[in-house]
Amino acid sequence: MPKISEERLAARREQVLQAAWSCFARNGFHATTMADVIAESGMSAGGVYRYFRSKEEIVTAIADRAYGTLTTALQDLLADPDVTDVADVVGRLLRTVEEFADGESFDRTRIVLLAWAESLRSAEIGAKARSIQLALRELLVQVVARAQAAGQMRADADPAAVAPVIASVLIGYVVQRLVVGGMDPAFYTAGVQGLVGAHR
Amino acid sequence: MPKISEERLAARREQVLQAAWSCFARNGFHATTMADVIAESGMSAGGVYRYFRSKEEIVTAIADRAYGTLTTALQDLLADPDVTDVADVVGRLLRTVEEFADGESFDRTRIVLLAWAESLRSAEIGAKARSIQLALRELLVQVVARAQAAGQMRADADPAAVAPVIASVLIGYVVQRLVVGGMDPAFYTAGVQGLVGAHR
Amino acid sequence: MPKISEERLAARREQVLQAAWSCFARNGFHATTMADVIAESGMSAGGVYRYFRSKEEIVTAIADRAYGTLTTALQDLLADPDVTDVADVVGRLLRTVEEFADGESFDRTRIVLLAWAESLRSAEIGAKARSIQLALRELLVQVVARAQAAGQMRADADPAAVAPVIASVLIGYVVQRLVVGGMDPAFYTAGVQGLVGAHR
Amino acid sequence: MPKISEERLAARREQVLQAAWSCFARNGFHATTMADVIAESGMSAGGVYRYFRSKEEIVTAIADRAYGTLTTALQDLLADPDVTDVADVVGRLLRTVEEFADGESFDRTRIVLLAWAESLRSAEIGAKARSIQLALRELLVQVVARAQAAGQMRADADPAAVAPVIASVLIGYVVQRLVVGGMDPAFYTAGVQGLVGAHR
DNA sequence: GATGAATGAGAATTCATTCAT
DNA sequence: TATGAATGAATTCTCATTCAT
Repeated sequence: MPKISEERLAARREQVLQAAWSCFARNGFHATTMADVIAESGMSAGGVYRYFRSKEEIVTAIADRAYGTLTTALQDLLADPDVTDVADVVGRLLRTVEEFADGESFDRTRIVLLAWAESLRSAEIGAKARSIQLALRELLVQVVARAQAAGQMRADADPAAVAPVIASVLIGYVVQRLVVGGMDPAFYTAGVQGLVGAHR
Repeated sequence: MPKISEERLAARREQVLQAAWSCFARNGFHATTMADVIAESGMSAGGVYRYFRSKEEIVTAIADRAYGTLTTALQDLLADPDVTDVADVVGRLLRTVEEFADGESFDRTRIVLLAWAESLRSAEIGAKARSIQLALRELLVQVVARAQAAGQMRADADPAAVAPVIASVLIGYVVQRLVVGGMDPAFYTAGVQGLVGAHR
Repeated sequence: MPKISEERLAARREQVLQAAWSCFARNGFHATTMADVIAESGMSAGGVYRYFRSKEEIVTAIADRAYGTLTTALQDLLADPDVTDVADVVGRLLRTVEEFADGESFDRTRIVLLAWAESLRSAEIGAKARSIQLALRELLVQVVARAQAAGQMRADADPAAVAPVIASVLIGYVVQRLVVGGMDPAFYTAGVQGLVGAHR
Repeated sequence: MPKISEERLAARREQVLQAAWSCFARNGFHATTMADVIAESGMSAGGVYRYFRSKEEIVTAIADRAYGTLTTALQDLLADPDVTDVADVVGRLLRTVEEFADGESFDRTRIVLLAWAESLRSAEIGAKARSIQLALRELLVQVVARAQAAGQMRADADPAAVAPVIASVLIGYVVQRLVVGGMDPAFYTAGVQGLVGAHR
């Protein structure tokens, strides 16, 4: 019985989160009302509140998930030890971002940007965002080290300094993609290639 | 008499915007109530609404200003024709960002991140954000061309492709600065230097 | 279950309308605040707004009802084919008006006058008022035709022209009753009799 | 100096009333704001409040004027001792009403209807409306008596009973004209003729 | 006398959350 | 457990009126 209950719990939470995810991507966290989420979820108000204590909790869960899903995808990618070229890494990361954006009927990267902004207000969301970013940096440090080992990047560069810059290349892509629009992964990757240059 | 009136108008609008700016940086656009702005401004409700038609108008004005102030600073910097080294350019831009963040009692870059998120909801804010970003890209295209002319960057790189990447280096710095914290401009600049590498 | 829900809906709307009806009769549409209606209804603000989208919707519903109730009563009366004497018709109509005025704790004819005035501002209320008046005229045309057939009215009179005049006799009664006061249906009917005169 | 001051006073009051009159005819008493009246008058807020203590006072003055102007016109008409035919009287009265409606850029009869509705709320407006109506009745009593003397109306009719009915014929015309529209004075007068019948 | 900026109580409406059924 | 009607504090905005200049 506790097992079934637990599955049920997870399924119901999922149902709410799917609805919230979709609403938030459309209207942002604040312009989305609980009534929107409730209607989209197909559940009752009481039902939703059985699984989440408050709207804040849902927002936090969604923000977590947004970071989490993207980060997991990036981690899978970066875990491949053959990846040594920085521009190639960025190119692959961007494709992952694009898949992430197109994977649902709504653009999930919108949630990521909303969550960054929400970090400024919510300590909990901020903490999560911070730890995810730090984990991403860790991975990028390894990529840089590998690139250096493969002779594709200056040996005198500090991987710990380079990693946040590569993170920025990704973050900036997400922001410009949403704010400016018209970002082409291949063209952007070419820009990265051009900037990074051929070492030696 | 129209002169006085115009000055008064500007002064009052400024009074409201200062208050709003401060409230928004603290709590974000949505968690800030008009009552907060009114109290902070030292004016009455009616007074505030004499100078701004709605909260939305205040939000838009603040977002404009956030973009505008930062962009003006960046433009001044990039207008210097002696600047040819990309890492140097980024270093200078970061210092400008830091000054921008410290220039008031609150961190103005917070408003920039809020405004990016708000772009997803407000067509007006989105349009402004877009045009500012495009203007920034234009300037960076020129910087890249200059760097190429000075032999400091690969001649075969397309400046139009490189510019958004450099923009990302800035955007990502702002985001990581706010979300992760602990960003050191010098260390970050070193990372840029390491990534860009020595051409040839 | 839909049955209960529908009844509940109707009952709640009724509760709000009763309250509004009473407030409006006392203070008019504009001087009545939603807080007044809410307090009178015994419901909460949110409750009232669950059943009516806006104050305007309540005003419109009340205006409709005012017209509707009176018109239904008049139609019932005029549907009696034995009625052929015009003064008699007017006398009966006035008694209906008086009953309508006394049927509740407040005078429902006040709402009718308010609604006429409101017709000048609200297209929706105006349309309803117009259609009700036209329906009343239709009925009066038939009454006039019957009176002519019974030889109690000049055969050369155009019923379509006479009907609005009879409508005026009613409308004017309502207005004078509210504005001047002291209207006695029997005395007024005698006046109608005197004016109409004996044909031949 | 007191004379000039007095003239100035009257002129300024007139300026405000003209503006208010026009605004009220357009939007009704309640939907018209003092800002509207102030703007339309070309005066300043302080200026308007120098000549009128409150909005209520302006509304009352306008209501008075609406009644007064129409009543004066009617009185002039009814003072003519040659007028003895009731349908003729009504026909002339309607022409006066139409002139009254067309005499300005806005329809002054709208104000009359608004004022009747307002009578329900304002004791002052109500008192004025009542006294005007009573004065009108007085005149109509005389008309009826004259008609009887001329053998054009049944001698056994009580003029005091007939007068309010004739008043209604006018009131109803005004209401139907505004609420239903499409009223033709000649056609309506024909209806009166038909109803009144040929006394012999 | 005149101005018009300022006031602030009050208006309509919303919405996260609860709880009786 | 589930429902969804009910709550009521909070929100944005208005507007008649005043008063310092």
